[in-house]
Amino acid sequence: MSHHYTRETAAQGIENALKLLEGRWKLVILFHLFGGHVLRFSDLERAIPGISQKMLIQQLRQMEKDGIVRRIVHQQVPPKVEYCLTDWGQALCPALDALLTWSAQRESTDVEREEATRQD
Amino acid sequence: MSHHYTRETAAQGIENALKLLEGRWKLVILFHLFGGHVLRFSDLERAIPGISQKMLIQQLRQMEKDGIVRRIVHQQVPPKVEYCLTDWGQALCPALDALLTWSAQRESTDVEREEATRQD
DNA sequence: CAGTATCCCTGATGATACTG
DNA sequence: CAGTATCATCAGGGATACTG
Repeated sequence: MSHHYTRETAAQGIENALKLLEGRWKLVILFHLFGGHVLRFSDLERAIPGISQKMLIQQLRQMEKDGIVRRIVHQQVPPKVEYCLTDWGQALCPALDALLTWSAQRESTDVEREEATRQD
Repeated sequence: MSHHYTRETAAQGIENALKLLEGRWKLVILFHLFGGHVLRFSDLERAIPGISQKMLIQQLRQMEKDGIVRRIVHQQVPPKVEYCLTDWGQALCPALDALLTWSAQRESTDVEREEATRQD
């Protein structure tokens, strides 16, 4: 990329990106949809213990509005609505992976000598 | 290391990582410290318009506790305290870059077209 | 200079009940 | 089945004043 970010715009760009992921349940939902899964509202409800219908629909709607999740309404009775990721939503994988990698690096740096003594 | 993450542990791992970055001012502070910069409390205060002393110290302390920021106290009067990133804090760069890249990809995917065609 | 100490307020979340 | 509608709670953050 030929983009050049100043300190300010980079910080803002990432803030905006993070804002899309903030929310008590978004990541959990995301991980249930990764890999091309198409799930009904009730599937997600059952798959995510502790979530309320209000929060489930709220987080889904936000991510839909943000272009991360796609909502598919089947015109029938009783209602059938499915959710899956957009291409862009699916494209989150590398970024989340980088975060996980960073998280895992904690052990190999000298940040925390006293805690988390794991096996080699 | 041969990590294999289940859907649940991966979601949780990333949630934990994100939690370390959440906070109204953390990213801004981070970006002022990236590149090995060592800044005094008052430097940061001046560099970040709109931040209060309370929030500045709060966010710094949290990141220090989390092993992202290092606090260096010089024993002298008047006080002199400097802040910089730990190695692990500096290692955030690739992850944040990945997020920025994802953010920029929004245009090249067909998210916008999908937004237009919400109904079935 | 580098912080503490208070008070206040809003937005995100949770609990619960209702509906086309 | 797939949502709405209300009400209650609580932590994050802002404003302001004080201090070793």
